[in-house]
Amino acid sequence: MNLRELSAQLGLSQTTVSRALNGFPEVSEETRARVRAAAELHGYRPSAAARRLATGQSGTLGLVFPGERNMLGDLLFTEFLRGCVEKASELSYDITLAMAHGSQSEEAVYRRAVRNARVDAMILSSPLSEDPRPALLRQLGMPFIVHGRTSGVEPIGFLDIDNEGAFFSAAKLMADLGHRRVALLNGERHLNFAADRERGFRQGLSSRGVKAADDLFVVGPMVEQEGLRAASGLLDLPPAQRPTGFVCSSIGLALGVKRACSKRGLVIGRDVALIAHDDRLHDMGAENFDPPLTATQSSIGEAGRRVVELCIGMLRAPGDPMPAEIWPVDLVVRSSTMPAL
Amino acid sequence: MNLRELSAQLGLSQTTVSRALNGFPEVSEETRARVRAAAELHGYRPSAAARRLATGQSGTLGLVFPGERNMLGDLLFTEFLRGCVEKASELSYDITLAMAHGSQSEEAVYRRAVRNARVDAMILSSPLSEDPRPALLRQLGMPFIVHGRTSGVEPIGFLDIDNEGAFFSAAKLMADLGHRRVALLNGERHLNFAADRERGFRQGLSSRGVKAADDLFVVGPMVEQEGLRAASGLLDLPPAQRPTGFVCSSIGLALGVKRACSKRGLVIGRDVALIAHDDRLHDMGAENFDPPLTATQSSIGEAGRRVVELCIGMLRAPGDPMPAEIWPVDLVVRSSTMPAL
DNA sequence: TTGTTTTTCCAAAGCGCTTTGAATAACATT
DNA sequence: AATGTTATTCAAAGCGCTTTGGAAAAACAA
Repeated sequence: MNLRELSAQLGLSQTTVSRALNGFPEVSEETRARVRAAAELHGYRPSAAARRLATGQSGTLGLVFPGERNMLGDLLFTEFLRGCVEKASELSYDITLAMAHGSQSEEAVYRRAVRNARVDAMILSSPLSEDPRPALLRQLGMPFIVHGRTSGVEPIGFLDIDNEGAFFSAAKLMADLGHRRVALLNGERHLNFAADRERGFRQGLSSRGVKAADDLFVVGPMVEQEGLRAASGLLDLPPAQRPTGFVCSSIGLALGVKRACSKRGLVIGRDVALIAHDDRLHDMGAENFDPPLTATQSSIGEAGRRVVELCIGMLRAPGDPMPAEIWPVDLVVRSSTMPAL
Repeated sequence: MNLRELSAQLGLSQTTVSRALNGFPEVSEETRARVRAAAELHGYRPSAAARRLATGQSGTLGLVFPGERNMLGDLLFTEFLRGCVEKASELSYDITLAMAHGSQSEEAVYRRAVRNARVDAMILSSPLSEDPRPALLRQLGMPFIVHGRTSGVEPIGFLDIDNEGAFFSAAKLMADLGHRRVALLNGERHLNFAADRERGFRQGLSSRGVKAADDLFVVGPMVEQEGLRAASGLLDLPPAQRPTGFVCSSIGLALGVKRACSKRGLVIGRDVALIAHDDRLHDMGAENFDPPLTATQSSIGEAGRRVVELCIGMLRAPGDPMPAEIWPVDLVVRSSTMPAL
């Protein structure tokens, strides 16, 4: 059943039926009700393709698969994606995925997506500190929202968590508990969030007069394996240089730290203090850690949901200033932290 | 630049230009070349929306987020999805995702996708043994391909790996090596692949005259945690009942088994034999295990790529019989298996 | 030369919706 | 009664592509 048939059934014009269904004001409530009932009765659904053609809007948001593949990255992306899809579905939008393949550069992927006009806007995830994509999309005239932040002169719509503030708090807590040698296990520095976290961490320590030792900063893949490796190295330092506290950029890293401690007969929350950032991944919650983990936490799935809202909001009100949301991050104190000594 | 403008430029009709670009035979190679050059020059890209409306095809494949969320499931899904997106992109198709949300049942999701005619076909992943979705999609007239198998009377297009054969081989190898008590750590039985694997495993043992002991079958989430738990229980059995070999449905489970062994001073490949199924997830390869793991292996990403091919093939040749592919699974022997005693 | 087939191209009719510009009906104001 | 307002409804023009049914031109055969 299409619009023409439905209007014929009702003895109304397509215009009126279309307007009735789309909530325009210039149609009487009586006819609107009649139209709605008939549409419901006949199971009428407007054709997405026709609407697209008529409006120029596709009702679709695009997302690009991150180039680097690793376990944590995939997990984070999936959770973020899940949030996006969930919210998009609520708002009757579709999410389509793209990815660079073979010889095709990532740039080509964006170009293709834009040219074919298959999406109304794009969502950029896990941006680098110096990310070329925003400039490219801007130039191509494709609206977008960034999840995370990146350096760019122009106003860019984004949603990010307060990574700097979170790690400031974590470092400060460590310092307040008397820890003087605190290690930071973090992601690679070219990832913008990792840089933010390091900055916050350093400031958190120095705000309490503790100075950060360069050998206590380790960057790498944010997985258990790496946490184990890094922590093992640090715990084998001579006592005077050995850290008494660890701050980790992921629960995975924290797991590694715990194993390194276990091997040496050290107990988290008694001999070693531990704080990790918790992205609220399913079945990797800080509260299920043993012992329950003091953590900075922020749901990446929730962020996905919100990014979609921002994206659609931007499309509906093109004139509005770009959204720029920075979510505060809770520091939840559990049993993995204790005073030094 | 749209078709009308382009044809005007060329002094040709829209018909001819359209046909030239889409490779129809009734246009001379000379004009075709001329048209192609002009299209290239002006950066002409046909509007996806218009084509959709005209052809009734959306150039889009749908995929539904699995309902259950767990780490391994997400990892597998992501890798599968990556394969799908990659191949779809090569073939100029889009992948859009849907998911059940809030009060909306999964059924409603499919109904919505179908009614809105936003996708040409759907891909079903991780089917249950008794899965209602194929019947639903069939009834709604939506073409689909299943990744995995499910019981259904009608012919259903699917791609699956030979789970039964793989675990048959694994069990047989164990038996041939002299193991008489071999445990199977598997996924929940309502998952079709888990049932297939159990069947193959049992037959593999009995083909060598070894009879399976019920207490050596453990089902649950296929993650490290669970592997550790299950293996710990089994290794603490009295010597006569204790398994000397383990077959695991995932590398994650194998990791857990290894940790359970380590705690008891047992060494994989010396005291305990271990075989696992390897889905070729990025950075979870059996060859990187310590020790390198004897494994049945099959790339789930590759399966994603192939499923998309099958799907599109089905759309292009609607009359053809449904594809039904079962991939053989390699059993690669490495150092985690040794003769019993 | 004429008839027939093949090749090459085109005009026009959709696909199903939104939206513009007007027409009509109903009501209120002088 | 004439005029202005407001509330409803409609006819028709796209949106940019594919595809049908010819027609013109070219190639071939009789």
